[in-house]
Amino acid sequence: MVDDSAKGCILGQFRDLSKLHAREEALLASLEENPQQYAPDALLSEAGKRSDCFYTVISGWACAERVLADGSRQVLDLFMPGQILGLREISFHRNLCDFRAITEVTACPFPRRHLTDIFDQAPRLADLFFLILAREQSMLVERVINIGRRSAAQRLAHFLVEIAIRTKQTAQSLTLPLTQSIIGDALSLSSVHVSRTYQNLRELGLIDTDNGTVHILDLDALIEFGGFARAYLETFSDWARQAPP
Amino acid sequence: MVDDSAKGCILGQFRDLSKLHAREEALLASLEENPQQYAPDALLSEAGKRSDCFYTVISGWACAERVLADGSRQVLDLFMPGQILGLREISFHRNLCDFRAITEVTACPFPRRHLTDIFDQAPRLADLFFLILAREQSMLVERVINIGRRSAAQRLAHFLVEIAIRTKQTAQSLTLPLTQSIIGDALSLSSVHVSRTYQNLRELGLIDTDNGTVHILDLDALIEFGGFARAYLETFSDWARQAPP
DNA sequence: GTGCGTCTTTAACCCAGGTTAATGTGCAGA
DNA sequence: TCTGCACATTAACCTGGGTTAAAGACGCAC
Repeated sequence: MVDDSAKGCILGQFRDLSKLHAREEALLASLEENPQQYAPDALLSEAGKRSDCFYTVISGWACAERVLADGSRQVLDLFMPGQILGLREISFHRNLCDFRAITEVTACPFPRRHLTDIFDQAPRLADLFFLILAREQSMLVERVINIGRRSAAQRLAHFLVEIAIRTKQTAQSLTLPLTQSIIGDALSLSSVHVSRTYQNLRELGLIDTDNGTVHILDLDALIEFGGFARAYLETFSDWARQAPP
Repeated sequence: MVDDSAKGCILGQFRDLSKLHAREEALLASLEENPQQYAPDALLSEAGKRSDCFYTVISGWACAERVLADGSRQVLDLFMPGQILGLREISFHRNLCDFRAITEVTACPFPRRHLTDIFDQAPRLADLFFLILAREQSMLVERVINIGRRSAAQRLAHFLVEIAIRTKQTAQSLTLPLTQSIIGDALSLSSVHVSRTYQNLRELGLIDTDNGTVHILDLDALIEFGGFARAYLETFSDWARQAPP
């Protein structure tokens, strides 16, 4: 399904935020020294467990999820290569949700303490971690709005736009290694209704699908239809302290 | 409605996280030098506006909200005295949502740059800001789950527990300055259905209401019923660097 | 007091999306 | 090639919560 050659390291997103010193780059690279393999569906870390690690995703897709008492599941985030997984859990001793591999995943666990060291040795990276956490929070806000206020068709449209942008596959064809059941759990829809809704978007001429690949026929129309906040795309902050020359 | 004498400064939540030096306390206090008054319903800051400020809430309640193209509204967060409002917007040039006073509010705007100064002068406070942002993110996660996966009655129960805990009114009676319409916008329910749902919780013997005050008859049952994550209450992290002696 | 505006409650009706179940489709393994 | 399994699609039926509207209830201003 997904292009398994798609790999990433976290340097990418940090470089997007600010120019980095060699020393800063080395510190970040040190977070990715311990790659582990996870099979599809395997848990990286479990709700309730005393977890002391973050993970950087090298390849494959993972998600954060919560399974409720009645067995229903909410997918909370998707993680793709180059992202850091589990940052928000830092404010608790125990994990509040599961982290699960969706595809075959390579990820590097690193202990929380390691982050403290980085804050110590490169205070400017603390700014960038802060920005990353803030941006994740904004993504969650969009998710609340999507689930809370939009119709199934709008939700799916919004979701596809988000994925397209995050994977930078802004071209027409989107390869996503997600079953309709996972998409449903992410959008708070039943998998049956995801299928109906795909049908719906096809009829509207917004997308076309063939077997795991979604062709976005008109990105602008999809953005418009899904109510995707364009501001979200345009305006990243330059708040962090600048690197001294 | 709400006890107007309820005031707070942000020191409280920082002290909960870690012991502070006098110097650190002074830095934090410097964020609250410029109190402003906002009438109920007034905007502190508007979506799309180029905003360069955070706010600390001294008294009254405020919220973050997003109004969609069709006029529907999603309330994203509630802010109470002692909280910092607008932190997550730091990763964007422009605000992605409105910040609005619910009651009469006193709040202190301070410029983003001021936060950089603090990170510079007291790196350990950066840890604490990071923890606060992470905890806010966890609150949003609970919100996604609440809206996405729970029935109206469970949502309202969960909401009431959250408010009770956040305002530390864990005693039976909860005074909340929120109309059912605001509660509806926060829980993605219509105001009519909030009314029906209150009725429902009353019939279940979980709460009683009189005119703006909610009496929690059985907090444990309400926690259970609403699926409130107890882990959320119990386990705050000690991740931040410790103050040197 | 009276009148008015805002909030809440109740009732009647409706529909988006859930549920269940049957059918199709495609791929992996023998 | 055939078989089994996981996923997607389609259809029939049901329900939780939305919508609209009318009727209380409670201030507050005069």
